[in-house]
Amino acid sequence: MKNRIKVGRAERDLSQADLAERIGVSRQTINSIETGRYVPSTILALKLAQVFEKPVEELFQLDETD
Amino acid sequence: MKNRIKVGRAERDLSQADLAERIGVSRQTINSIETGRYVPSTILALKLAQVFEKPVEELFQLDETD
DNA sequence: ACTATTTGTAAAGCTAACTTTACTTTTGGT
DNA sequence: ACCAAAAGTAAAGTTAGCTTTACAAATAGT
Repeated sequence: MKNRIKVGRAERDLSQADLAERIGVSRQTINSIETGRYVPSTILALKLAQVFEKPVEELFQLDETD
Repeated sequence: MKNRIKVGRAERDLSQADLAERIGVSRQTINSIETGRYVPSTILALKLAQVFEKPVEELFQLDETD
């Protein structure tokens, strides 16, 4: 799984902490997703898509390992 | 989280077992998602979206409890 | 009515998602 | 160089996703 959360965050000028607060998760959760330590739940993915006003498919992309 | 997997499956005339096999999960996983016992990972959501050729947002919708 | 397929569900077990706390490293501004 | 904010990371604990096995209930075809 690749993701473009860091980019989305940069576009909106949000810190990891800002974003975490907006969607109701811990900052480490955002960090861990960005750095690929784990894949979010669909609920989180949909919330991120809402914040960035982008489709989930644009934010998250499957790779060979998935 | 609401989802429209049962509908997508009906459109393509796939059994839960068929669908499960196509995306590489157990039949119970599909059943559990359909019956709302749990929410899939983003990886699974993207794969389901691929099979049904529909955006994730169309297949999965947040509700108040999320 | 009989049989086969599909669906629903449950229990036990494993792994991954997520939390909190806490510390280090990096980046940016002055 | 100094300080503050942001980002990275780690450990321990809890919960949720997913597996396998197994069985019961519902649906469909003949």
